[in-house]
Amino acid sequence: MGQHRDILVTSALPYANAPLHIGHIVEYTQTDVWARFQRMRGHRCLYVCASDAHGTPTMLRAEAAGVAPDVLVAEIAASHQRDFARFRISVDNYLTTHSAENEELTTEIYRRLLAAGHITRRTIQQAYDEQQQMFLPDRYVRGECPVCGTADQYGDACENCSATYTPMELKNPVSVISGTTPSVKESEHLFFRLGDFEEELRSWVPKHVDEALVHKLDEWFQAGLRDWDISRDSPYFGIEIPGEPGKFFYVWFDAPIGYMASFLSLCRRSDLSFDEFWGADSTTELYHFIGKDIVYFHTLFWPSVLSGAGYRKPSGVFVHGFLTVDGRKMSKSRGTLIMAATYAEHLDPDCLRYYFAAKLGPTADDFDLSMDDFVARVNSDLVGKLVNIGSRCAGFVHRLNSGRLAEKLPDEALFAVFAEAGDEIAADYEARNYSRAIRRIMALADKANQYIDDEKPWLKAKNPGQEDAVAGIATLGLNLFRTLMIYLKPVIPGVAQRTEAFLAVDPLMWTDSQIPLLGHGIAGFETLLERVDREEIEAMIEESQSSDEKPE
RNA sequence: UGCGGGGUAGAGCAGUCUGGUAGCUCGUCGGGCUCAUAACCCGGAGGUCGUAGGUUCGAAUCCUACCCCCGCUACCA
Repeated sequence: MGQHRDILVTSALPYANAPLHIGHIVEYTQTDVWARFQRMRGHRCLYVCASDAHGTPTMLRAEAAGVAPDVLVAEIAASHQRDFARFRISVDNYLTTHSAENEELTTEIYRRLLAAGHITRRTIQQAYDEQQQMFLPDRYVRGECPVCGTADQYGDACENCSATYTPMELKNPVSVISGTTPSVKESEHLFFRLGDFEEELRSWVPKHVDEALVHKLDEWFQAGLRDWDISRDSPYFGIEIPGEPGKFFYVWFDAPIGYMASFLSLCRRSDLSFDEFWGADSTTELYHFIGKDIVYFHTLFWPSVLSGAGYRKPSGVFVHGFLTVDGRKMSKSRGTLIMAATYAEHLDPDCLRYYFAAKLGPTADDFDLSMDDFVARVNSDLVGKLVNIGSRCAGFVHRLNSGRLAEKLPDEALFAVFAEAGDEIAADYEARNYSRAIRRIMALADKANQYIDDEKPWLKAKNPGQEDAVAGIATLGLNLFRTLMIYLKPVIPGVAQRTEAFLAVDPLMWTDSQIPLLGHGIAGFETLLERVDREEIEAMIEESQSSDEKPE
């Protein structure tokens, strides 16, 4: 199984202006499966996350709601945490970027970058809303495309002709906030000199990012790495820049530092060492799970900031694709924008975890949640095949062997086939090829059901004197079931936990798959997982359509 | 516009790197079983592998062109 590893993983920080939807759950499932797998293998795998608090959107949303931004953030972060718990996302710590730890680290990192000469300043022109007395981010200015004339386009790019430009170039520009025509105002901004790290990045990227994305990042290298604007003018909800009154760090500067901050907060209430994981010479592993929309931040800016400030760089950045629902982008009007909490009220989170895992591969491909497929897949695989093995064997053990597993397996070779599959399945999990792992596991589940069918214990049970044979068959069946559950435990921890109670065993670890459970008393079989009810899906979709929650 | 990903039975997918007349699950049709949450087992039907060319004894797999879908493009987090 290899030597002991110390690993820290993160999921991208959900933005604190809205509750989580099931698209978020894709990423947390991917991260959590991997983290749980590593722990089952005996490694130390810590998992931290946080809510991303800062920026113009939260500021404006709080204003609209008539509350202070930090109050809004605290509320939404609490809802994020509830959803994490519901979906059994096993984070070791959950923070927000509006925290003392994050301010401390962000400030420290800035100071180090400044001292090392990686910060420069320059005056830029920016759209300004006179009525609101604030500078406007590109996305808060709309107008006609200067190239093709399409109306109502964002200030940075045209959806129609894909031209890119600045908000000042738009024809008839309007501030989204006040509806007035913005003026142009100058302001001095601070920039992070990304170009200082070009050489370092060129060698780091190919070794730490999926191959398909390396091509993508090549574009940026070829275009030349530009300085990155990391400051914003007041009013801005964020961390004030030391020595720069009225200026705040751009949200994307302090957001990834939230990973470190969350870990720091964990260190402060445990005996973990911050430097062991983040020091420049750290030998631990650090992986970020992210969506493909934020690749640049995590593969160019973030490693550069870490390096420039004297910290270690990530061991890997794992990128996943986006979720569509019934073949379409998630959208509120179609009822395909399903909030995590809404799902959890109607259906078992393990079912969605299983479905996502069954479709997740190591690449950043998009994938679809088809409701019909979801029902068929979960009911067939999990209930019809997997749980059924336990269900159909348990009775024999209780009726014919007083609830005790036999002392010996009637077919050790079959158990060995299941045990030996563990290495391949582990390799699949390690490589984040969950869909392949699950294909292998389900093929084994079919084999287990075939075995029971071939042996026909229900017929043998009718013949006096065959009690031991029947108990042996059921014992093997239950051991195969147990092995499968070990392999699936990272994906469906809730079902696994109920299985542990049924088998009356300690929490299952990966190596348990190699040794059969014999001569052991088990508990009565109780339903481990309910079938997915179509009516619940309908109810969930209906509720999603009438929900007031907005995704952005 | 550029870049990336995808187009394989009714549905969801694997196979493409390392060419050898197509595979898994669901659904469907027929049979079996009754231990099991209408679960399970056996068998059948169903595909010109996006289109058109090319290389090859042979292509889903390699090459070229094209069509369609999705995503990203630095201030939407």
